[in-house]
Amino acid sequence: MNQTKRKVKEQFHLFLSNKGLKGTLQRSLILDAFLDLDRSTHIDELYLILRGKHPNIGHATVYRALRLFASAGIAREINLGDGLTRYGVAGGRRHDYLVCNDCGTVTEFENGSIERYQAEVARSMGFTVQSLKIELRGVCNRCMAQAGRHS
Amino acid sequence: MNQTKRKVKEQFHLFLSNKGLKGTLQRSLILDAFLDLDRSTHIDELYLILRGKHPNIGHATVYRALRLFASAGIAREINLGDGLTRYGVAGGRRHDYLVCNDCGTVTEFENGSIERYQAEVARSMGFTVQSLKIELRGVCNRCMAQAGRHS
DNA sequence: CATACAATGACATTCACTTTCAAGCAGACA
DNA sequence: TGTCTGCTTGAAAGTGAATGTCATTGTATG
Repeated sequence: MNQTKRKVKEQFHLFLSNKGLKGTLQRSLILDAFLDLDRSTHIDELYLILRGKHPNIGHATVYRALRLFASAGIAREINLGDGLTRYGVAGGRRHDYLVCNDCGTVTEFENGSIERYQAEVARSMGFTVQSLKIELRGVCNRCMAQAGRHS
Repeated sequence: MNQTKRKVKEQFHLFLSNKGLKGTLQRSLILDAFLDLDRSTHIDELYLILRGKHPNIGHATVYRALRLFASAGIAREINLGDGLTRYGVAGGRRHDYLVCNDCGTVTEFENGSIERYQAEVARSMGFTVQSLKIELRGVCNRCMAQAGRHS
């Protein structure tokens, strides 16, 4: 277990005791799987990974755990409008997404200058900005390379 | 019936005959309601308006019609990740949204310079951009004014 | 320990949306 | 105009993601 992971787990335990909630085997397993994956994912992916090792883990528990991680500031909800709620590890405040239309991978990045400019445009329309999301869809370099190989 | 509306309806009839599809009373009613509304909306809003005049119109028919309008290039799907699919009239290629967290209104605008810059950033990450969506959430000036009045 | 009460998991439910299917209707062609 | 093909419709049933229910289990704390 690396340093970052240990720190996150500490943070989570602190959150639990502050709220009078309890640490359980399931939550620990789900948090491990989530952190080990180290990329944004949707719940069924985690669920399948976990079922491989622990067949008795429940669907609803994974949903509940991820929502809990989000409210603890460990995970960030990502909603790309495809009907699935994804979660990413909440380091920093990235809200710019590159979504590959081929493989579905979601890459996150942050670009402060665009956001500042965009927010200013909104203000000029009399709009008070609270949050911002930029979503770029296309083809990632990996899929592009594969497509090249086929032709 | 104004000029723009007539033009859109012509475009739709052309689309239908090209595809071997049929013009029906329902499709005409739904298209009228959609164009008359003149702002992005979700299906239930249209459905309720239509039910007022024509009680026999079906839920599924409205869904089907809007999908049809989208594939005819008349409507544009807007997916803001709140679980509702909205539709806007497809004039131009706007894909920047101001969503009011208070009243839920969706205002669309376009900002070419941001998009060009953003696409360039993506390319530098080896990503080929196909489409772009910018979503700003906050409070619109109307709601802001009302909030001011209360305090 | 013992006890209170949070958490779990199987199941049912919700919510937006889609599909099914029998009946109806549009449009082409004679 | 009549007929006939097959697209459309509407009610109801079905999907699929996510959440609620509830009896049972497990955990932290006294």
